[in-house]
Amino acid sequence: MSDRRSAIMDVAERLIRAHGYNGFSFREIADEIGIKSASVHYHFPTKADLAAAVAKRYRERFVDALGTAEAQGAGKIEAWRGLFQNALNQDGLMCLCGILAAEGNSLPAEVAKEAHAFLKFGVESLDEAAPGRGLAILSQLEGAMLIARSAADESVFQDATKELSAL
Amino acid sequence: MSDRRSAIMDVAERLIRAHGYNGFSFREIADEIGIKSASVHYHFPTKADLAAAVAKRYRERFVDALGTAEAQGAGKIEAWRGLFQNALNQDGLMCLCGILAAEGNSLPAEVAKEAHAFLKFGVESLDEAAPGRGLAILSQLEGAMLIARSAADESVFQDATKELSAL
DNA sequence: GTCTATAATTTGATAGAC
DNA sequence: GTCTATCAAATTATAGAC
Repeated sequence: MSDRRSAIMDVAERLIRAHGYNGFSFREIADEIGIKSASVHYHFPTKADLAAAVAKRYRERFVDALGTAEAQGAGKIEAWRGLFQNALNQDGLMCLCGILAAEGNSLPAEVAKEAHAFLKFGVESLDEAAPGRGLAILSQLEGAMLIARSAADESVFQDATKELSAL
Repeated sequence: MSDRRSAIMDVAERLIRAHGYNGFSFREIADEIGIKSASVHYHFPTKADLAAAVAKRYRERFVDALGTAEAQGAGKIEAWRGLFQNALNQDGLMCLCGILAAEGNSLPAEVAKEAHAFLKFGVESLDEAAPGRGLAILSQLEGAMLIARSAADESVFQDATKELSAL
């Protein structure tokens, strides 16, 4: 993948996680990189194409990051918690697929599909650590991100999920 | 409050809960009611005014609905859970302030403030039923709504929150 | 209170030159 | 691959008639 293409995805990912699918534009991305919006369309014909590609990459990267955290000795739940905590602390960003899921049926089908695939993976992943509780744990993690962003207080996510450390 | 004003708020609330703040327009509301968008501006000068008013009313109504459920014998946690479950089942709608919180810092300050006030109320309310666990429980409820919408399966919210019944 | 009309801006997207 | 130029549509919002 070209540098330019991945640079576009980087900016798109950050903007979606900050404002949602309906809260970013091709021009915003182009301006930030220093190109024209027509050039963004060369790499991604439509907005749905771009968002779906970003969501797919987000899931793949998340899988890798989980693997790294686990290889370093973290439990699965702590790995998930740590990745979300870092995103919030560093840039105040939601889980990409959490905010996409919240925007619900206003999304193009291909984007909704990728968001759903991530959440399905999340449930299965957390079920490995806590059989039958993956869905409940992912719910708590996603909801905690959402509330933490509203509070704009770094300790909120930690407080909201601290009981998960015991699992 | 006039009928027209509340009718506008009704449509706005449904649209925000379905698509988010950045996913609805004055024209959409006007078309649905059968008036012109300029008339919507008569009642609410700006989009931020409208969304903030809707969020304030949402919280007031939620307080009332909780009181009703509790008067009918429901525990506080079951009351919250039931209200969210009903919204999902009937119209596939998110918690208004959950989706607003997810959209984060792209919102006008007055709208973000109302969303935050609702979530703060939620934590305090749930803390009464489970001291020290209100934030964790609200997180789980909000996250479960978000995941349930992505799954488009009515049983997901129930599964994701079933353990809360025991509290 | 609602309308017509319109302004000013933004948006997603395309055609075609280079 | 990126640009200029442009389009058609949508958006928030206002002025002023009725």
